[in-house]
Amino acid sequence: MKVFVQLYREGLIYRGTRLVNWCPRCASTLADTEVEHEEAAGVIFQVRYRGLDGAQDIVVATTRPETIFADVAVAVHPDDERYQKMIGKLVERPLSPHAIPVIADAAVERAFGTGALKITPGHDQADAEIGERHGLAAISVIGPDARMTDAVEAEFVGLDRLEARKRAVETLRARGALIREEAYTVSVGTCYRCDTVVEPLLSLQWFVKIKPLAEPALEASTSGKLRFVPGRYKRTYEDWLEHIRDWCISRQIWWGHRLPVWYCPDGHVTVAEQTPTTCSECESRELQQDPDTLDTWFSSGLWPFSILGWPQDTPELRAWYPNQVLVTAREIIFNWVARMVMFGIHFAGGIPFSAVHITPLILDEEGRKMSKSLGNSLDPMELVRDYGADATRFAIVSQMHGGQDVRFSIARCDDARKFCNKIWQAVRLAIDIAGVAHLVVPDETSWTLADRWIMDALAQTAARVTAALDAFDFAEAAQTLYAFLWNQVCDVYIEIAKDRAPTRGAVLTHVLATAMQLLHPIMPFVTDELWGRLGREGLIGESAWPSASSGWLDETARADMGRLLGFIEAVRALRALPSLPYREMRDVTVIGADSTLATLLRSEQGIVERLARAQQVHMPTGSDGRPAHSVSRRVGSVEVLLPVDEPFVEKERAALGKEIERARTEADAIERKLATNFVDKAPPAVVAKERAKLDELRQTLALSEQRLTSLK
RNA sequence: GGGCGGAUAGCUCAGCUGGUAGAGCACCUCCCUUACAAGGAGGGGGUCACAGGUUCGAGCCCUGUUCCGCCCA
Repeated sequence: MKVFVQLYREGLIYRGTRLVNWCPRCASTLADTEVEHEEAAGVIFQVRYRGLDGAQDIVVATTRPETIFADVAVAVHPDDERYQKMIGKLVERPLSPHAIPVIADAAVERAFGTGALKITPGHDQADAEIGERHGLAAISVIGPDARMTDAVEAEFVGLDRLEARKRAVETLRARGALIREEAYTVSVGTCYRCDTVVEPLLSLQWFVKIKPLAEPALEASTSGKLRFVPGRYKRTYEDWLEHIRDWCISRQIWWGHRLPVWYCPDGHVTVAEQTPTTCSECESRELQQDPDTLDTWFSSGLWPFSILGWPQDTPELRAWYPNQVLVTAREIIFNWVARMVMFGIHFAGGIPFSAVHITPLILDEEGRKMSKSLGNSLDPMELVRDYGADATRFAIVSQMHGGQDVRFSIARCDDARKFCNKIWQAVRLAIDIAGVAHLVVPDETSWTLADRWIMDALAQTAARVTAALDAFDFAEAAQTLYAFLWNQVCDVYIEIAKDRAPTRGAVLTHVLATAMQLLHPIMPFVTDELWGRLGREGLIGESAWPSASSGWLDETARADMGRLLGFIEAVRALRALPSLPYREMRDVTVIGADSTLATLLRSEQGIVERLARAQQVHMPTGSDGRPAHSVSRRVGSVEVLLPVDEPFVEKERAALGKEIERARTEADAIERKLATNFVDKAPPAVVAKERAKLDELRQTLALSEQRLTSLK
């Protein structure tokens, strides 16, 4: 009420007769944003308007012949050669016959229909604008009930608009004015509430003079004070504010705030916060309040500060206004976001938030928008029942990349549920390994390579997840955590930690507890439960966000562990050839190991045994140490061999042949490339890289070929 | 009609300022291994919608075309 009164006193709210969107069923006005446009099959009619005083006839195209009664002119494009001579002449309106002028206006689309447009300011927004430019009066022939008023020929009075259209066509045909009719797809505006076709109606309503409010709201965005995520919505917002029209705020519906406006019998207007007893102009005591209510978006626009106690200067208002991020849907940018910004600047002294995050749409499995009419909406409660709230959240969040729409998938919910189980089991084992809960990470000096490696990975993960969340890339955050927990913590570190070395329990619980903190925004429930089970006090949501401290970054550990894992992968692949059972330990041979790898393989024997299932690693110095029958794999310049029974050597030959072929194709491609002017034009670093690649390929080829012949 | 987004493995999607394509699921082979078979190991699979252009080099940049979707009039 205070806002209404203030805006009225500032001259930003006024009452006027304008063309508004009218829903005949609701018997109420609608804001431009409340009208939904849809395509519908219609007919376009070509109608002849007879020339008067010797002027030519003119043919116009229209989809709404029942509005011909309200035509006040025919408009053509000023540069249209076909109609040059007609401009300024008079033609006869074929229904409720009357002389109307032919005018020239640049808004007329020359290529549309016949290039001549009938101007009906009383029933069409675009026409109203043209009419205003030419000083033409508006005539209204369709009433609030969507029936023809008595301003038309007698036989039409009282007819419904659709009935009137049929009769108008018949009449035009009888009068020889109907030239042609053809099928046409029309765009009709419908009421967002009841789907009734909206009728533009001339009526006396209350409006907000929007320009003075829109300009600062526009500036907030162009200056960068208000940021949109994804950034493309910045233009959507700005375009709308640039072309905004005055906002009709009175509604003829019974719910909502009534306008704080009273009228006296003489028609004077009193606007006041408190119910007045006398007219502000004539002191009359016979006041009647305006029966209309305010558009709900009017109050919604006040939400960011009205909920904090505004207009009082409350502690809440000081603490929480302005806020940081508004999360909302894209179709609400105009209805709500823009209005919150406008009112925020005008009344609360600044923009209500600095970033607007536009959420993606959740589409159904076929990629269709969920809608009531299609009946393809999902019931979140059902999903939560079947998969759990955390899994449902994770399934959706892990697809939220850069504001791209998300296609919902049951399969993903299932995966997410498995992920929940995975971390649950991991924590179970961690507690078992740790024995009693360890809250403190042990002294770094006692850490083994594996400990340093997982702490390094944790530090990297924390940094990546934090950065992803800051950038609103929720899928990146989710997938980073998924990969870290599954591939690094579970597949590698936990396997190693089964050795129950002294540091393991504390390191593992710390790693998991920190991962739970990082995961908490996406999966609030499991993480909180596991946080407690890991011996952490209080609510996880109240714990401090893990700082992406680089203190635990350890590039040496990363590199060393990387080499070990490369070796392990090679051994596992070799074991897969003869399908060795997991249990069975084997000896392997490594040829060409540099001192770093050699040292690692010796010092980290536990890891090698556990993950590669390799008991002994032979590292012969000469080439004599090759086992007779074996399969091999190359990791960089290192060759890993596993002795096998004769039959598997055949598989090895096939694999080698394939590898040689692949290496040859690639080497050839690089050679061809190096023969072109690539070497002159490309940056030297890129050329050097290609040369190095070629060298390595040649080396591989030589060794592989040598090996293949040795197997024959 | 205007604006915007999308088209990459069987499916759902990543791919930063150009340097020969990745993940999850699905699929194939093997493994009951004392956290988890809701699991583990290994593997196959792509003319990056189409047509031009720029460039030594294009999934990425430019132009056009086709299809799908959203917003606005």
